[in-house]
This record gives sequence, structure tokens and C-alpha cells, in this order.
Amino acid sequence: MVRTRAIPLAEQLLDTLGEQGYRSTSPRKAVAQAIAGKQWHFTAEQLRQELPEVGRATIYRSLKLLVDSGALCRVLLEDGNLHYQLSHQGHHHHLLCVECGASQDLLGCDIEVLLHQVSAAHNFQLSGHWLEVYGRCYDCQPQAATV
Amino acid sequence: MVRTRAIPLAEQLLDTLGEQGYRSTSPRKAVAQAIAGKQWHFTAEQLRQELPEVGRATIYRSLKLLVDSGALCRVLLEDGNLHYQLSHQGHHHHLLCVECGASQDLLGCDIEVLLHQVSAAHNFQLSGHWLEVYGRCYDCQPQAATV
DNA sequence: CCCATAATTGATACTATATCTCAATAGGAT
DNA sequence: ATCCTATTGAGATATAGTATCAATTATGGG
Repeated sequence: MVRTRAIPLAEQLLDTLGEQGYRSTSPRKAVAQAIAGKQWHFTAEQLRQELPEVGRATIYRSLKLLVDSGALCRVLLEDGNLHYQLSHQGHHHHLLCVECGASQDLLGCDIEVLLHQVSAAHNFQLSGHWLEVYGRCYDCQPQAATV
Repeated sequence: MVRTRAIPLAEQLLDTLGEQGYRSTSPRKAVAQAIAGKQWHFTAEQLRQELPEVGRATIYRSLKLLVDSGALCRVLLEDGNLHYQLSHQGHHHHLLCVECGASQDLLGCDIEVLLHQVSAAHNFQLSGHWLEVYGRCYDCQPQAATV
């Protein structure tokens, strides 16, 4: 067998659920495997096509659990569609490539500080924010041809 | 007649469409009136209930036109729902009150500069972003009772 | 090891949001 | 007043997600 140990991430996802008292079932394993293989953001329906043996409701339920546990996050595409994406712990933002869909996590930027200042100036008591950044990843940038 | 001149904003909305070559029809007038009366963000279905005489598709089509023309924008609520909201020209963000739903526009904050710096540091060619800020507006903040 | 039981599943119905189709209608230029 | 095209509305379809509930399964106790 070629790829038995290929996706330890899938086990991590199941462990995350296990820590919260959720059982390790075969549908959840299938979902975890599928998600672990995703490079970038995806939709529930994409998963469904990959996992025809898993019920629709179960897929949505699993996604919800993973989102709630923080292992997965939702990303807002520029067109307003919400997709799912593996989350690497804690609050962060995404640099979303509008060409290829790649996503880089953006950690520890100074936006929180800035938002606090701005909020205070508006008599607004900040409690959270949602930021998505769109553009082109390095691989998708038209390289400036040296004429 | 009491409120004939009550909503000049509605005319502005129609004018915006007119400038782009769209006709001034009575369904569009009704939609513009309804939107002009909205303090905060709303859903297409809310409009539909207020305007049972206007067809579903027409409401969605009108909203789309207004969003495309910049008169209306879409706001992302903290739970992931997208609503519509009057837009006051140009790129801006919202301070969304999680209590009452009020929304203050946030203009001219320095986020663009910051994002450019961060993007550059990740070899990312910035083209746009989407930011929503959640919290409590002044009226909804628990006032610190002076003991 | 087996059983009890509570969690989980999946089929299906339902809700919400939005788009598509197409024949009928209406704006507005002439 | 007429004509032409944009627009409309009814209804079908699409997409994203939740609710219901009987059948199934994971897992801890004996």
C-alpha cells in the first residue's frame, strides 16, 4: 500500500473531535481524510462529491463540529461565497489568491491594534472582526519581463 | 399628502441606475423607496415581505444592480450571513453592532497601508480586501454604573 | 467478550438565498 | 400612437444548510 501514512493530519482532526467527547466514526474518518487532502478552500458540496458514501447531513454536521472546534475555518471569497478551509490554530486571516485559490495564513499582523484605535474614536466597543485579503500569490503574478 | 418629499434618497438610487442606462420602472421605484427607508442592513427576503407586489426575481435583480453600481453594499454578519446595506460611496468598512444591528461606516482608516506592507512581506500582490468589524455601538454599551 | 445505551447516521423534508427561463408587459425614443 | 427592447413575474432550478426521526453503531460497564 502506497499511501497509508500519507495523512497524519486526518488523525489530528479526529483527535480534536475526540478531545471534545465526539466519537470516532467511519463517516467522520472519511471526512477528515478528505479535508486533510485539501490544499485550499473548498465547499461542502465538493466534499459530498468526493464522499458519496457519506450522507449529506453528516458532512455538514462534521464541518460544523470542525469549525466550532477551530480546526476548520470559513473563508469569504471576493464574490461573497463562503468556503471552508483548514485552520492553523487561533485567530488569523487569509491572503487568498484570486487566480489559483491558494491561501496563505496571515498571523500576528497589527490590525487588532489599529482597529482598537479606530473603534475607540467612534465610541465603538470592539469585540471581533472578519478580514479577508485578496490578490495574487507569488506563483500567479505576471512576472515583469525584463524588456 | 404627507410624505411626498420624504425620501430623496430613493430618487438618488434611481438616478444612479438611470446614469447607467437602466429604465425607471415602478418595481424599481418601489425597491428604491423601501431601501431608502432602511436604517441598517437588511435581507432580500425582508424587502420581499414589504413589497409583495414586486416579483422575487425583480427584487434580487434590483439589488444586484444597486450593488454593482456601488449604491448598495453587502455586509457579512458575524454568523456568516450576508445582508445588504446602503453604501455611502466608495470603499469603506462597517462597525456592526452585534446588539441592535446598527452600522457605522468606517472611512479613511489606515488598513490599506498596513495590508500593503504585510502583503509585500508575503510576496503577495494585493488587489482587494473585505473587512467587517463587530462590537457594540455606543447606545448598546453597558454604561459603567458609577457605584 | 457482550451488552446496553446514548451518540451518530442517513433519508428525506424543509428553509433560505439566489439565479434562470420565457412569455407577457411596459418605457421611452421617434 | 407606435415600435422595439428592456423589464417583469411566475415558476422552475440551484446552492447551502438545518430539522426530524427511525435505524445503526461506538464504546464503557459488567
